[in-house]
Amino acid sequence: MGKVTKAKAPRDGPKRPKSAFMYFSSERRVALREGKPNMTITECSKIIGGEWKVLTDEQKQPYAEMASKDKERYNDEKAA
DNA sequence: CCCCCTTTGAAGCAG
DNA sequence: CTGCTTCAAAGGGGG
Repeated sequence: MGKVTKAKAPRDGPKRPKSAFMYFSSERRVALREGKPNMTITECSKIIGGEWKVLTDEQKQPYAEMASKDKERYNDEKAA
């Protein structure tokens, strides 16, 4: 289950838009590091995922807006 | 210096 | 539209 043979596309060009979770992850990741400096990213992702589940739409709202802004940013990069 | 591990969301291709 | 696949962040750990 889960992991399948990823063929993996070549990493190049304008990076795809980050989702709301990516912004949330960055903030929580830093916050978790403050409390647990020995916490690895893989563990942080599990913790963050659990915290994301308890967020209300209102709390996700600012992250959703940032994701929308990145979508516009990406749309411009692609068009350029 | 690149890949893996991990999370969710979304891009984007395939049908 | 539906469904599957790949990348985005990111940092230790592995190679």
